[in-house]
Formats: sequence, structure tokens, C-alpha cells
Amino acid sequence: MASRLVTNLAPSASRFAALQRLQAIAPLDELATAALRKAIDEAAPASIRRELLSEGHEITGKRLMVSGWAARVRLLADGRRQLISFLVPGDLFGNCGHAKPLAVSTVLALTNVAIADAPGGSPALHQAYEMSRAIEEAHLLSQITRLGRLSALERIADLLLELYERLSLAGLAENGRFAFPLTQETVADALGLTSVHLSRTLQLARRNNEFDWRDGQVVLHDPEALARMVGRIPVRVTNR
Amino acid sequence: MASRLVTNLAPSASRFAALQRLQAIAPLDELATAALRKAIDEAAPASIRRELLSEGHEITGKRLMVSGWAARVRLLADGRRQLISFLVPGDLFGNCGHAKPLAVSTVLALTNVAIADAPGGSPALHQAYEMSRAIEEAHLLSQITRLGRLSALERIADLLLELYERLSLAGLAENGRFAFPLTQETVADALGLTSVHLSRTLQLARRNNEFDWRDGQVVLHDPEALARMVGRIPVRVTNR
DNA sequence: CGCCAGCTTGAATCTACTCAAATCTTGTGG
DNA sequence: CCACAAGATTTGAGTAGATTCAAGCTGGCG
Repeated sequence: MASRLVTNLAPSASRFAALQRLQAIAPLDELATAALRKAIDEAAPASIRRELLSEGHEITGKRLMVSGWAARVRLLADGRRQLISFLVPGDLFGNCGHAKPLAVSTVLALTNVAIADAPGGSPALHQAYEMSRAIEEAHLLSQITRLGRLSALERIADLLLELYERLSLAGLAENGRFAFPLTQETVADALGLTSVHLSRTLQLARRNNEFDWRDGQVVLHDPEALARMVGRIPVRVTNR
Repeated sequence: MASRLVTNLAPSASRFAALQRLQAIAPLDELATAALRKAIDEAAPASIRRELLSEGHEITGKRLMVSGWAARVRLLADGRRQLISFLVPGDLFGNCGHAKPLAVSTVLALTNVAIADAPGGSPALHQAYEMSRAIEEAHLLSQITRLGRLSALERIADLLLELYERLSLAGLAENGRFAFPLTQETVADALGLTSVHLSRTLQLARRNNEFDWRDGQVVLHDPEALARMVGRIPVRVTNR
């Protein structure tokens, strides 16, 4: 397999992916950039399957994804689970605006990750965090639409397009390709499908030459055409 | 039909439902209360099917639902639509934290409504709006879980329980009953079902004596038991 | 080498959808 | 106040998309 042909992004480009994403969504001054660099340098590792935040527990502060993949999860009493959204480098969690906030979802590390405390104090950072919140809300709406009104094939395509868009902001995707080191089981739990049906549908997409995800690597053969096919519109939350 | 036995709430109780909801979710001082009363008095009517906010357009300010029902909607290119969430008295829309915000969903009046400009300026109001935002986010996560992991019957039950919970805050529901003047078609678009299947499933719920929604009136025969049945946990976003 | 997790395949089943027609409601104009 | 039209809900029959359960396959790792 050509599995070593993973998207070839230098470790240095990857190291400040989180910074790159925040710079892409809001203007950051020297001070803000320096604070973020410092926070990212001091990021703490956490292992796969670790709960980074627990539903119903108090939120202690804003956290910034520096590397790896995580997800917001809701567990049902009978063992079913729903992944609410994926978190990638540059995304925040515990990014809340009111006093004494409780987590409304668990945050789970899907791979080994690095997490920073999101620095505060600067108006530019505050703006960036607010922008991140607005973008996150837009993604929640997209997730609702995916689950409510799209077919299995459309759901997968739409999700991969969203992730492509988001990872591009952080410099973690290009030419329709990105690393996607999750299991089908996990993605099925995000898309409201069974892993069996997800597997079958992925094969269909391969046969149709629409996209190919395997060996932890996604290839979108023609992102624009795929976006038209599922009627996807890129997320925009501001004019500036 | 006993359709004139609608939940018997005096017009005066209903008139400041929005105020009651905001008081229930955050402490409001005299000033904040007075500002809200004034805004509610000056609320503007809008007719059913009117777009109160249009996706992609700039948001001009926070709005407060004073009476009636509205919904956040996403339209798909091929005519399918997904209702993201319902808006009831006391709910806000255009409640955003960043500069130059664009609406990420359309807001549609599902009945005739009254809308107020949400007054600003007071820290207490600011807090209340932030709390409202957090609660709204929790409801979005619930909607995702409903669509992704619940069966048709569970989806309906869970939605009705959520609405019961929310309307109770505004004094618009009690004893498992509330007015619900929407069409099955509309609710089907919120639940990711067809109206035909929704209709059949409602009949099933009636036969099972679980709940009954007809003639614009919902009756939950035993809200607690129903909540246990679908594994629903009431929304909480703070300890205080 | 053999285990284990993840992925794939097959067959049977089920839930929800589609299309179409019938029935019930509601609002309106005569 | 009735008749009618338009909208909303219900019913039926056939179908499609997704699930379930079980077995087989593959690749990485101890």
C-alpha cells in the first residue's frame, strides 16, 4: 500500500497548526501570537481514550487543541453514543461565556493529543475565541442537517468536506488530501450510521471515484465537484 | 373534541412569558427587568411564514421572542429542509458575540409572532444572554443526539419533553400539557422524518398511552416516566 | 506465530420512505 | 350558515436504505 504517502507536512508546519488556524479566523497582534506560542510550547499530552472534559462537571477554563483528534460525545444510558463534533488542532473546548459553566458534553481524545491552556487577557484573543465559537456553532448546525436530511453517502461526503475545509485553515490539508486517523466505528458514531453500513458506503464512494478514505488517509478526488454534488456551502460567519 | 381545553394560562401570564424565562435562567435586577418590560411592550408583530433573519445576511442585533413559535432553518438546494431548533417566548436569536456576524441559519416564523429588540447595557442582561446562549448550545447537542441515535418514537418523545421543559420556564406549560400549534409537516422537518411516518408514530404513542399531540395541544401523560423511557436528562448548564 | 482490533461480506430483517388516495379540518366567500 | 377549497392528517401498499447478527479476512504487534 502507498500508506507512507501520507500528506507530507513538515513537523514544523504541524507544530503551530493551532496558531495558524487562529490567525486564519481573526487578526492577532504580536502579543496574542506570543501568548499562543508560549501556551502551545507548554501544551500537555493526553492519551487516546482519555476524557479531556466530562459531561456535567464544571469547566475550569478554555483549552486549545494543539495536535491530534478529539470529539465531543454524548453517551446514552443503553450504551449507544453520539459524537457531536470532531476537534482538530486550533479548535477550542470549554470555550464558554457565562459564570460557573457545566460541560454539556464529554470531550474524548480519539488519538494521542496535545492540549494547551488557552491564554486570555488580550482583546484580540477574546475576539478570536468568539469567532471560534461562532464557527463551532455553524458546524453544529451542519451536523444537524447532515443527520436529519442527508443519505449515508451524502453524510460522509459532507463531513469529509467540512474536515478538509477546517484542516486547510490549520495547514493540515491540501490537494484534497488529509490524514484521518480514526476508525470507521468512530466515524459511524458521528454520522448516525452503523460501522457496517459506513463500510459498505465507503466502498461505493470508491467505485464511484468520489473519494477514498483508507489507511488513515482521505483523498477527495475533486473537492469542488463533490461539494456541488452534496450541495455543500462553505462555512462563513463574518464578512471581514 | 375537547380542543377548547387548551392549557389555561391567563393572557397576563403569557404576556411576560419571555421575561419569566429570562428571570428563571439568570438573576435580573430592577433595571434589567424594567428594560425588558419596556422592550416587550414595544415588541413588533410578524406574520406566519415571515423570515425574521436570513442565512448569510448580516445580523443587526439581538432579538427576543415575545410570543408565538419560530424556528431556525437550513434549506437544501433540492428543496429538502431541516429545522435546526424551535424558538419559543424568552428565546433569543441573533445573539452573537463577535464583530460583523453573519446569520448561519434562517429564522422563520412558524406562527404569528411578536419580536422585541433585546435591550443591552446592563451586566445582568449580558449575563442572561450568555446563559441563554449556553442553554441553546446544549439544545443543539440534544438535537444532534436525537437525530443521530434515537428511533422515531424516541425522537418525538424527547423533543416534546425538551419543549415541555423549556416552556415550563416561561410559564407556558404545566401538568404535562402545553399548546403546540405546529403542523406535523413542520415537526417532521425538525426530526428528520417524513410527515407520513411521524403521523403513524404519533398514533403508536397514543395507543401506548405515552403521549398525545393533536389539535395543537400536547399531553404527556407521565413526563417523568417518559423521560426515563427515552433516557432523557434535563438540560443544566450551570450550578447556581 | 498467533492474537486482536478493525474492516469486509453475506443474508435476513426492519424501520422508515414513497406515492397515491381517502378523510378530516379550517377558513372563506356567497 | 352552508358550500367549497385548501391545507392537514390518515391510510394502504410497495420499496429502499439501513440494521442486525454472524462469519471471514487483514495487518500490526507482542
